[in-house]
Amino acid sequence: MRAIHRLARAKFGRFLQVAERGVPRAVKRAARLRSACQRWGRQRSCSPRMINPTPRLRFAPSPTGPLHLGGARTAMYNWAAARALGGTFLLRIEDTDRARSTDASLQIILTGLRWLGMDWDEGPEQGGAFGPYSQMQRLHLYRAAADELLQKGHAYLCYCTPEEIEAGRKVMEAAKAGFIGYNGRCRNLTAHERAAFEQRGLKPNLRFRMPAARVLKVHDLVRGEVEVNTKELDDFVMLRPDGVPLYNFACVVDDIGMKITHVVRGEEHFLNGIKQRLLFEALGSECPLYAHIPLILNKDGKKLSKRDADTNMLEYRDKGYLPDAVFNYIALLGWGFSGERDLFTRQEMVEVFKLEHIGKSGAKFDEEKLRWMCGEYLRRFSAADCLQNSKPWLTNAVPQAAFTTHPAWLANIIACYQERVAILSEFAPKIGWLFVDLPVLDEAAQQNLGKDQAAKQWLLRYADLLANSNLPPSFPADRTAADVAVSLPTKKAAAVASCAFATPQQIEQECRAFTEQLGVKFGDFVHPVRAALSGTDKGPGLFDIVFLLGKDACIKRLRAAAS
RNA sequence: GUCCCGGUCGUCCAGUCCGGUCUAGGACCCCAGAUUUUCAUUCUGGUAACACGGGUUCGAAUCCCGUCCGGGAUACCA
Repeated sequence: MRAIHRLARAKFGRFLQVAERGVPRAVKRAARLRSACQRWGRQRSCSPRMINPTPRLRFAPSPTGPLHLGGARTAMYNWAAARALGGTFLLRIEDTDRARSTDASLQIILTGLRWLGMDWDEGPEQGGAFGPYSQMQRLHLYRAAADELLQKGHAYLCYCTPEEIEAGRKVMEAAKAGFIGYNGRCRNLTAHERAAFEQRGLKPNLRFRMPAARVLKVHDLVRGEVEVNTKELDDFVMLRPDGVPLYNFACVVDDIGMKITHVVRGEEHFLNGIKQRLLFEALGSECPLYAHIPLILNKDGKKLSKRDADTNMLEYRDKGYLPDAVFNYIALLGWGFSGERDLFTRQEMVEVFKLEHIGKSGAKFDEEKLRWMCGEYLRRFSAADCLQNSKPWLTNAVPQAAFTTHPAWLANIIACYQERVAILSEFAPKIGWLFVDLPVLDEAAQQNLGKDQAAKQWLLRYADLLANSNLPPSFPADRTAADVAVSLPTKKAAAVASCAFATPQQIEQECRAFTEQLGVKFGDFVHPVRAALSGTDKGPGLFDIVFLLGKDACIKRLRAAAS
């Protein structure tokens, strides 16, 4: 008692000290950061021992549709955990739903995973020591396990028809039973009864014999300790009459066969995890560590479904999102690199990733933040890389030949827009004005052109000035010397490049001198000129525009706009 | 219906396990300012949250209970 008192006083005293000092905010923040760092290496709670010395994780998609956001994230967490633990990451195709599985879906899933930058050590197509990796090629394994369970009494044959099962369920519902499931009619069939069913030509399912009212205390890497009573579970079907297994059974047989140590999957599988634990036990194997991660929600807070737009990963690719950004963004849906940082590489993620740090609550997908993130990554590209990456989206805006004849010029154009777009497909509509004969003036441009009565005169005078200047030639003439010498966009502090042609800085100097001579305010002059040259009021600095457009095009546009 | 899980700015992520350094932090969005020839970038600043109610405690975002709300599961889908 006395000790408790002393402890309380000590703690209270510490509080007073702190309060008196009036700790400044910066100090508090530093302390917070420090403690966050210290906590980093620590696990949220003790995890049970691992069952296998080599971590082996799998992503097990069913090829019944495209790779969607949730699946991609599940794959990613499995991948990251495997890499973080120095283990193996493998792919297993759960294609036992023969009505819906297609090879096309499988290809889309594999393409999506590769696009996001995930690699796997074993899987379909490339094989591995634990194959085959498609469940339909493993039927003999399920058969063998089924026989074992049947023999041990953990499973039984069920001759109920779907109609009978449905009827049984209706009865339970009517009786307002708390739990609704299979009623266990075939649980204890005699050999005689079975023979009678067989004689009627009925083909049996194999069902698991669920232990009655047993309380399981399980540990989930994400959820922690959870208790589940088996009376919430029914005798689920393991094997169809034709020998094709159902999810839970196939999953367990394969997780055993493939020596899986950690299972990361959506929380819709939590109860399946319980069934699977029982199955592991019945088969005399230890079960892997489970991590059931919360779902990704749509804007309405519901489970992301196929009906929600753009759940297909490849649509993001096709829209011009960068894989690094999508990877980075998805990782953040349920997991944080740290409280202070949003941007990280795959490698950085692997260095700190822990399954125990995955959050428990569902996350809504926010396309705006993804867009922002994509812009962050896009701005980090060199102009040449950016050009290379955006090429597929440029084909309608840029003449094909230009890619080989004017790479430096195109790179300069792209560079001018790199900080003005976020996704690759956004370049094309913005750079079109450079490739037309004369630009179409939008509303803002027309306004800027008409604002001052004298503007058209300025344009003509400026055209004359440019005619006598040393501007680079206009596309399609060769202007490599200019574009190689000058890297756009022009930054204020940048040194003036040495170039055989006028650089944007020189063009600006001449222009400022010109407006002074003209007696026009620089700002007033710039807007109509920009409108005449580019057809819009937005875009790169005016002198980058003049430089990119080149001599003839500038003159032509200025005179056209003046008439 | 029954079972499980969750609830911190509009959104995502920290902080919760182990109560005081939280006057609750970072990011997106939004707003304002700075820079500037426009837009954008960049920089500075701002708005904005511990679902609610009890309890425990000197002290609760943090521990306990209840309520409400949300999500998931309850297939011869995975």
